[in-house]
Amino acid sequence: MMKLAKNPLRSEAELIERTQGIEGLSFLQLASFLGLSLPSDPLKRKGFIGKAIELALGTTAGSKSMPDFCNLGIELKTLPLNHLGKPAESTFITTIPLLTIHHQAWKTSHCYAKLKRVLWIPIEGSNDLPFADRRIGRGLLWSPSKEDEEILEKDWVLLTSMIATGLLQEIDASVGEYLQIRPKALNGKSLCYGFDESGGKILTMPRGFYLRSSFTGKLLSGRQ
DNA sequence: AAGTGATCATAA
DNA sequence: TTATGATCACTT
Repeated sequence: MMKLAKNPLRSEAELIERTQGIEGLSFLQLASFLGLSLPSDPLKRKGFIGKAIELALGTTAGSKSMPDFCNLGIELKTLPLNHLGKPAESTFITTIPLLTIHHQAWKTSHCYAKLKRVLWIPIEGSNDLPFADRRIGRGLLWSPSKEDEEILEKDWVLLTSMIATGLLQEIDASVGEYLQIRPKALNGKSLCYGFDESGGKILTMPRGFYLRSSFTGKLLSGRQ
């Protein structure tokens, strides 16, 4: 039976234990345990289960730019799967401070901090299933392999150097093997500052790093 | 069906 | 506006 997580986690083992406590629950069951009601409007459900699972597992980062379980350095991500058991969506990692990203290095980047250790929670993501009936799968505590890390770093270095040198407008979602950059905004009218080719500031769309679903699919099928 | 661009909700 | 949580919707 699931318990509400109120105390900070002390170990990965404890996190796994809590994760097992929500495995197999439907979205409706999880919401009931938490005393929440499910949003009826599909457009208002985005992120709902992610937040609910955070509540259930007791994350500590809040809205800070840190992994969800701060003291353990673990990031929590839900991973919606389609009817074939493959990721239905890319995975958002972090927003990109376009004017200051060049001050970061891969190993000290926000992106790496969130990718070096991830608790993946697969969830049923097919729109054929009623939202309330979709279930939570078995969590996977994961770190990138050496090969994964090399490719992630290569992507990150390429993408951030394009941002820093004013090639923002050349970046679309097709750039990057595992990582990609896509808009991350309230809507098309949202703007923030970035650099142009001559180092001047331009108004542009806020962006974020995402993991391609081909990559998350690979990591998921690699579990034992 | 997959990939890319656009958008929804909420807190501080 | 920033961050958090993502999925929707259109194009290919």
